[in-house]
Amino acid sequence: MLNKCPIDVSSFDRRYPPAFFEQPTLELARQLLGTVLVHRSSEGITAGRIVEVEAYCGPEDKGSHSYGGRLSERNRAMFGPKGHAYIYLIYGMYWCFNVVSGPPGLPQAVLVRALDPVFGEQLMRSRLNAPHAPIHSLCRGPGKLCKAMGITGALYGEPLWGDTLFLVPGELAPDEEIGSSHRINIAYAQEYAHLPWRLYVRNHPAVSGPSRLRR
DNA sequence: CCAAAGATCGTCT
DNA sequence: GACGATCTTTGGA
Repeated sequence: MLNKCPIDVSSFDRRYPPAFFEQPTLELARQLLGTVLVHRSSEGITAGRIVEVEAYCGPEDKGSHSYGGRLSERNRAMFGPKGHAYIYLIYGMYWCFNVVSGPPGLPQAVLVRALDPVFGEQLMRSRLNAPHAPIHSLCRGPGKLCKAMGITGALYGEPLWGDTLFLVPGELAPDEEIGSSHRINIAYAQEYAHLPWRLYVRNHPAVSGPSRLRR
């Protein structure tokens, strides 16, 4: 994959500063499309370009873990500084990674749902135990991307401009269009369940979900 | 391609 | 004690 890598490893020392996260959550979600998430772990470096996200706009958002403004041990990172990692375990098995966002004092976040792998393909395959899967399937879905990237609760609350887990600036290509849909698996969120707060790169092979939700 | 079902455990009631 | 911001496997169209 090295010869197909769209960005050079030497660019991995660039990253968004804290000021980048000072924007409304839906705009931040939009801006995160095309940026590259990098994890430097003891096992090696993995990186992927963000192609699918969901905005969670608490405390009003009935789909958010911060709905109602209730602080808990799990969601406390959402109440903290923007640009840090909010990571949680879902269904007892899979970690999910979010970027903390929101106006001052409001617990909001952007869930990263899919990456286009750009570095560390073999390490991703090893972590997933998927030696022959299509490359675009390696980080397709919020749980899978965390497994492939080696992201766990050990990184809970980490700032995203450090040396371990960070974001490298990146843009969408001129021919890449943004699509939107309702968010996945939050039918319980009532009037918030249908809002178009899931954003993705249209027709990108690494985006998760059924085909009608990728066009 | 799509739908159904099972796995599995921290969190909150 | 119930339920997930999920994924894999299985089986059918």
